[in-house]
Amino acid sequence: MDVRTLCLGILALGPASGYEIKKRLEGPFRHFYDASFGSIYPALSRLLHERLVSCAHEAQSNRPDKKVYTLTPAGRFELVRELSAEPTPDRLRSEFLVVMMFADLLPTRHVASLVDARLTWYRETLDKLHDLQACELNPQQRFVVGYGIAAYTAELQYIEENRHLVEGTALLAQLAGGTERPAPLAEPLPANPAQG
Amino acid sequence: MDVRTLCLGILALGPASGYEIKKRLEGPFRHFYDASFGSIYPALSRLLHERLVSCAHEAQSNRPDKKVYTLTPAGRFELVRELSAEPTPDRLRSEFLVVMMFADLLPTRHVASLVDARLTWYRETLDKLHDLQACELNPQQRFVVGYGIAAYTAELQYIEENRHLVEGTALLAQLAGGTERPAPLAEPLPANPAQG
DNA sequence: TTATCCATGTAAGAAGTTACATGATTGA
DNA sequence: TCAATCATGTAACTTCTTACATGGATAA
Repeated sequence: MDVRTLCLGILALGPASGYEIKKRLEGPFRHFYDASFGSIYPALSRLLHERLVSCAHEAQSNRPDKKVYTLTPAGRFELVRELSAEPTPDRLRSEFLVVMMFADLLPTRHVASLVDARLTWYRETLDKLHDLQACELNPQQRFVVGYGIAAYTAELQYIEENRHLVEGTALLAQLAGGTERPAPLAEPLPANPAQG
Repeated sequence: MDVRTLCLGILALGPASGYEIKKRLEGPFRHFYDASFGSIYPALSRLLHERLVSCAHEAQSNRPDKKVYTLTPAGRFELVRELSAEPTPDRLRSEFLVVMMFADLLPTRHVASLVDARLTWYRETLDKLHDLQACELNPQQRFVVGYGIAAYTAELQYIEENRHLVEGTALLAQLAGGTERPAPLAEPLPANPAQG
């Protein structure tokens, strides 16, 4: 499965231009697939050449023609064929988690600010997903949006409850006598000196 | 961040050969990063050339020499430098979720078998992560393993509770008068005929 | 006056995968 | 006898991103 298939899928929900496809990918899809213009436009050209989509030109003043693509019957057939293949395993690439893995090499306050930024990102993304959920969605769309909400909510809560593991307070708490109070975040702990 | 940085990180945990680096990526890293031999070996060559790692040859009978790489002080410095950069946003690519998004185009029994396979995968992966948790891990490793467990547990539960949204039983339940009994999975519903 | 939205497209390059090449050992 | 494990490496290929090219309208 590639961007080409993804375009077929988006077009199965209704005609759209390349620009609009990109925008729609930022809706319910955003948390599990993305694509840039540089991959969408060539994919649409190819689909047109394969006659899997048709194209209507809408003239616009002072702008390039808007090209509205529509799925053809052959395109719908091809989409079903692609969707019938065994899905490959999910692939997640998270630089955040890599950095957390080696958080002991970084100043605690830097790690804390990365964690804060991550939590903010989760809250903003969850807001957007909740907004989406309020729209009229078909059951499949509700499924994938709900999936995103479930996953992000769990991740947010986990990080809130376990950030001490990467912020060096676990060791400090042990040394101090093992209280379970969360350490105040603003406390200017000395950074781990780079030991290399 | 790329495979090169990832190799530096793995080597920060102790010397290893290219083969062993690949194996270690299948441990606590597996749920948020992966790399093939075809990217690891060239990365190590480059790191050696840059003097960020050193290499000891262990002769082996009837096998290519095992090349054990060790992080140099310059390598550790470079790792810290890379980790200090702003992490790019997570990138998830899930063909499973794309297929679920268009589940109405596929036979219900096919969707059900994909969902079952997914649930099995979650249970197996969670077992492995729980095994990892039982090992001696540093706090950062406990953080990322726990993160994986939290995320996958939530996703597993969500799918168990909401699979009806993609298995076509929502509509059937409405037509039948809104019972909440799960419909029998084996029921041979006709696929949506391609309406093109 | 600066940035963002709209709107399409190309070209160069990065980054990684897959397949291939080699080959003994071990377990099913 | 067949597959997997151990062990390294190259080359061709795929796929996608980034930067560029164009340019008016609109909002801060």
